[in-house]
Amino acid sequence: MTTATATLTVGKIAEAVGVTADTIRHWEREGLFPPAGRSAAGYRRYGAEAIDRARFIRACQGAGLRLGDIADLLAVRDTGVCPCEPAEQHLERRLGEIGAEIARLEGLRSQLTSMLRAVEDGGCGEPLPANWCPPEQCEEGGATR
Amino acid sequence: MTTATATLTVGKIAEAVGVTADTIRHWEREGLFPPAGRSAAGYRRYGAEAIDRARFIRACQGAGLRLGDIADLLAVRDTGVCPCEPAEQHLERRLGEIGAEIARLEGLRSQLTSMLRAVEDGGCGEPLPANWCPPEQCEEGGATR
DNA sequence: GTAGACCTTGGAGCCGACTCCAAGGTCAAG
DNA sequence: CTTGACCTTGGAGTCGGCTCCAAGGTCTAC
Repeated sequence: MTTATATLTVGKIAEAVGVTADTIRHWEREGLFPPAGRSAAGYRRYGAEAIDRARFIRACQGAGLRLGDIADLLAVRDTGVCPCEPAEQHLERRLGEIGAEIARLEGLRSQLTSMLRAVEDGGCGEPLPANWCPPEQCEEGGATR
Repeated sequence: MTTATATLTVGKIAEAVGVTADTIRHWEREGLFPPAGRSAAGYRRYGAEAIDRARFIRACQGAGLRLGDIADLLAVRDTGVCPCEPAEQHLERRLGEIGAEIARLEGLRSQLTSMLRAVEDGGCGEPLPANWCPPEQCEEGGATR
């Protein structure tokens, strides 16, 4: 049952979820896929459940989780239990990170916006905190544009 | 004039702007600092203008510019001209990138928020697009928590 | 004169998630 | 039987900005 129809190659799995075969092998190296069964010639062989697994990984990535986080979830999932609870924690952490990053970027954006306005209006007197211009030249003139 | 009082070591420059000496050397390798003058013993020697330069770099970094961008601006600045105009372009590009990133993160955030709500409310039926749960187990039960 | 803080170099390592490579083996279609 | 698409491996490269290392030389304060 478990080793039923293992007929798919890496390439097929990869194609099914829209990544490259290299990526699947990378996931295997990183522990997101258990070592695959092999054909007589040494080819990796997968059953259809591997596609589910790969899709799960993609879905988690879409949610902004890192491979390490996803490996955690897969470890739980592999016990046959829903990984809701650890997932919840990862998602909450991610939400926090995302919020912080958005705040940082918004601060940066408003700073850049005002710098740009200053440059457009008046030339190079103010824009960057200090030393926008070379020490000698900038005092005297003003706008270069 | 140009080679006037070159008495500062890397460490002093670094300290003055709050980075490590390694960082200053890194900037030199990357072309943000011209090859420094050397003492008899081979130590890098800088004049006070190097502190302005390092501050300029830090200010640009604070604005979210990459070292490569900053090198562009410094090249202009080194001709004795204010780098306002290229800076304007870099800042505009950065603003665009930042806007796009904020939009992306906000989309992700709302997605995660609704996923989290779903997990908290109902268990693991819906949250991730597919395959949240292992194929066999999840159909039957419902919430793990 | 000696301890300890500084300086020098080239090169490797770090984070993350791939991506690409060469050199070879395998497989299916015609 | 040949062509061409696939597969195998380990290892290196990518991006950005450091950061750390060892093994040595130098400078400064006591």
